Amino acid sequence: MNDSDEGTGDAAQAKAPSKRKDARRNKEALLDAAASVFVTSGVEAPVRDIAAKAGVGLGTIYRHFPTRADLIIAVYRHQVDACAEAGPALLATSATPHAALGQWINQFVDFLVTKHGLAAVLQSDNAGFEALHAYFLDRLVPVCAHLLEAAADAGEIRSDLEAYELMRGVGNLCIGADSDPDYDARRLVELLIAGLRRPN
Amino acid sequence: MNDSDEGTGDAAQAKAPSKRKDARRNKEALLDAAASVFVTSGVEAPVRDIAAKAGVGLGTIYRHFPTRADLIIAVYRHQVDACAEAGPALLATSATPHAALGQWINQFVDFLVTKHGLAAVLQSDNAGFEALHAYFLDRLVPVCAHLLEAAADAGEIRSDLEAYELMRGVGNLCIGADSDPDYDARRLVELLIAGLRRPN
DNA sequence: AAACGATACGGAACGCCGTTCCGTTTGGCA
DNA sequence: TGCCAAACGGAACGGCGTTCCGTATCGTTT
Repeated sequence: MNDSDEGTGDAAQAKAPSKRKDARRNKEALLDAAASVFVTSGVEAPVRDIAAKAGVGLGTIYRHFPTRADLIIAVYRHQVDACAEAGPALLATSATPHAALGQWINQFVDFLVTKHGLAAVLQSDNAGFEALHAYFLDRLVPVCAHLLEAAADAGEIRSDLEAYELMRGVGNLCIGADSDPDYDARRLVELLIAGLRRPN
Repeated sequence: MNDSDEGTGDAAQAKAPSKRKDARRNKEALLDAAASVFVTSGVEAPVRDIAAKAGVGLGTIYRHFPTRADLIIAVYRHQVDACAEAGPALLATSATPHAALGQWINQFVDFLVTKHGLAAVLQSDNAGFEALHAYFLDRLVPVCAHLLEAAADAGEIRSDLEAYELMRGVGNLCIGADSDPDYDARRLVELLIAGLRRPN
């Protein structure tokens, strides 16, 4: 899981690993530093903090990750991919498609809620985060659509909601769930999923 | 509805209207300018834009509205108050408490969704917006609690959700609803309210 | 081993933003 | 009319993201 796994060629087309050792080392250091800073200061921590923690200049950070979103994507790519891959698996092992959907959404919520400020940045319309938004959507919306369709086919839920809207809604509900002990995003998401049930 | 109605003494304690004509005029101009800029550029428009539109210096804007949140509150106070007052009225005229709750929430969502960026700023944990958050909560949570309780007493909904959480959830769902034609916050909020129904 | 280009580095500098501060102006009253 | 509290405007500050470019380093080639 090291090497920031360049070369899957899946979402952002793979760049060949740099020829130079220092470049590779710095990229690693930046990923580690970013992950650590994101945990303590949140995803919106100043770029300078990350550069400092990595022992690297500002130019370096921008050369490796042209936009802040690229850095965030790189840090969380594995977890997003894992979440995407969990979808079909859950469908296979759960009692009903609706149950699978619920568990999958729960997993996603757990992920978002534990990443300080990620949900907020994900929906932020500040220019520069479209790439982040797009990456999450590209990976997760198809999975969600699949689960949704399965549940709809089974007659468990209404079929008039797009996967995109559901994902956005869930993401929105997770905003601020950290940093406010009185707000339980999980419960609200459960309510939302419950509201999806076909009014038998 | 002019004069920024200072003196209700309700939420932010009333300051006596300034003795000086220019001060009153500038405050008016700022409120008008802010309202207009908020419509075109959103609630996060640069302070300088508002000052310029009002034909006023930066110092002036900060003297009248010590924090950005104060300005936003002043601009939207009437509408928030109107929303708060609509709660009991709806309860009196609706068929059931749950219907009243639904209509009231709809009204709130309509308000939020039509104010470019308001929902986002409302949940933003950037220091300086707590006052805004607090104002909305102070005015609306009690109303929401009242409606919720009525519906719970009537046995229409589960009773294990705090009004605060519901308001936050609804506010969150409204984030980004402007600026994305593929995301319909209203529908998701309806789903949420539907999920509230007692699983008869 | 030495020299050389490509590659990457670091951080000063720029522009934008919110906010503060203070010298200047003005309104209202004596 | 003269005075001064009140209010004004905008320069200045600090923090941020991002760009730019002179400098240092790596890996190769001779």
